[in-house]
Amino acid sequence: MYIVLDPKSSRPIYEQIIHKVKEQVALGVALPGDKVPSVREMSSQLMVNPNTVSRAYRELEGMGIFVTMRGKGTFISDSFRAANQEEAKRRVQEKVKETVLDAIYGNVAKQTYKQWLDRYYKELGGGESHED
Amino acid sequence: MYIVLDPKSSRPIYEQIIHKVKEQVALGVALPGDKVPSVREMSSQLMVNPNTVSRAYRELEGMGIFVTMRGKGTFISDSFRAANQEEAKRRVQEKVKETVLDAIYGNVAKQTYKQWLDRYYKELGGGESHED
Amino acid sequence: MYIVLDPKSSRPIYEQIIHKVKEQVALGVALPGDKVPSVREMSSQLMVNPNTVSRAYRELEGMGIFVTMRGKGTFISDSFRAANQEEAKRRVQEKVKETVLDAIYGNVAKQTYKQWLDRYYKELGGGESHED
Amino acid sequence: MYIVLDPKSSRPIYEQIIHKVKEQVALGVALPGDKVPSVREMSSQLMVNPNTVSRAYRELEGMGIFVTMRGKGTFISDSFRAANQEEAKRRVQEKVKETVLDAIYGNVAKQTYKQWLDRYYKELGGGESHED
DNA sequence: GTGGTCTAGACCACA
DNA sequence: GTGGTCTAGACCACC
Repeated sequence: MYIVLDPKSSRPIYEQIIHKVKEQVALGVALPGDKVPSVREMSSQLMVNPNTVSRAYRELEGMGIFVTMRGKGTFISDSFRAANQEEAKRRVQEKVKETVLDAIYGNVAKQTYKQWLDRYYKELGGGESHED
Repeated sequence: MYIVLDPKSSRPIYEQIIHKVKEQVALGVALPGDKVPSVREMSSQLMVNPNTVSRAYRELEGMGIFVTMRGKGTFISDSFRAANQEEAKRRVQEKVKETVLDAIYGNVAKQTYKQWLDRYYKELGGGESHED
Repeated sequence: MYIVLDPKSSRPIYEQIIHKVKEQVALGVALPGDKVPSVREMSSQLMVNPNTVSRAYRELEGMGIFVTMRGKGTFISDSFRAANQEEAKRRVQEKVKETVLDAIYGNVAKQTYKQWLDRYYKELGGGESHED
Repeated sequence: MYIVLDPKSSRPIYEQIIHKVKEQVALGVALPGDKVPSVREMSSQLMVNPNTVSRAYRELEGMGIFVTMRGKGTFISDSFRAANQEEAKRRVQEKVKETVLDAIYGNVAKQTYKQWLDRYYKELGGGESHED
């Protein structure tokens, strides 16, 4: 798995890692069961402290995206945990509201927004999303 | 202008203020030309450090949403700055992508997302947004 | 809030802190809304690295037991998050099974176990537990 | 003796083995005097490093559950060691306290807990436990 | 003052 | 080899 960070971003490195990993998994670049680079590998690849990578991995495990097997390594989970979904949905909704606000100030028409939406859902979603 | 903050949010207070102000303006609650409470007023209203309000106002002025007239006070601008619009658009697009990613992990269907979109555009935007 | 660690325990320090805090809250020694010692205070009190305390606090926040307000401090949450309860219950059940196994090997009679149970529920529960 | 491990568990494999063996013995599936698979057999059966099995066996012997006879093999002991029983009891009590704490946070009522208790004592212990 | 992030480097448990 | 834990010390954002 190859990841590129944006050193200029004010966003914490561990969050960038989390985000990029989620992206790779959503895109299907990284598949369930795949081995993930070890903390050390990733940290030297990204020129970042192992602790930083470790934290990102720990949180990804907490999200049910990673599974780690002590002494063996870390892997992409083969089943996302469904827990906390309500909470997650609420947060998404908040974020959508926020984004719309920004879109209005950025003079982005609803139509344009919807085009982006279609594009990204297609790119990232792979049709797997099926609501309860 | 009345604003309510969420003291528990991890989001910085000054950002919350910015967000709420933008919301009020988008909703049409605060109209162009309207006088905005002074930093002191606002800070005592919100029980918040004046520095915090001051910073929010400064950034809002930078965005072209506030205009300050020395000795008179701060007002809602009657024309948003068009500058940096490309940049703003790009950021919005990034944010949309991010939100879609979260939506996928939160099991939010595209259709649901679009419903929210329609709702919020209606609530917040009116029909004023017309792209260049 | 006073906490005592067991330096001999093999259990990670951050877990010990989490456990002790949960205990204090359950006992009603620490009440919702109470300010918690700052990371620095706690770390010097316990003679432990601030990062270690920080991690414990972060996880406690994740569990919905702590609420932190940037620049102000950390506080006992006034409402525990109900999310993930099913998952939590399942883990408790596993743990009960395990404990019973240990009890059998430790020659602890069921009756004795139940006495302990009554005692600890009384000590720790405060009668607040009411199942859905 | 057939054992199934959970490779995803964060629990060390050697502990899982210990736990499963104790369970089998408590359930009466493995009886005193029974021969236990050799370290090699077990390790190939579980697809696990022999060192890992070896460690589990060593600890089980330390607990007085296994007895090894040089050149003959390893067997289920016909008498559990009574030594350190006070110590064992104390640890069980600690664990019960801990479990109650988790139960409270997981919103598990005392009644529910007792039901589980009855079930597991019945499943695992039979009526063999008779306190000193 | 507060908590959040990151680095550098160490030691340990596990496989 | 892997990940987990901890320390020491630094800088930053927020209030």
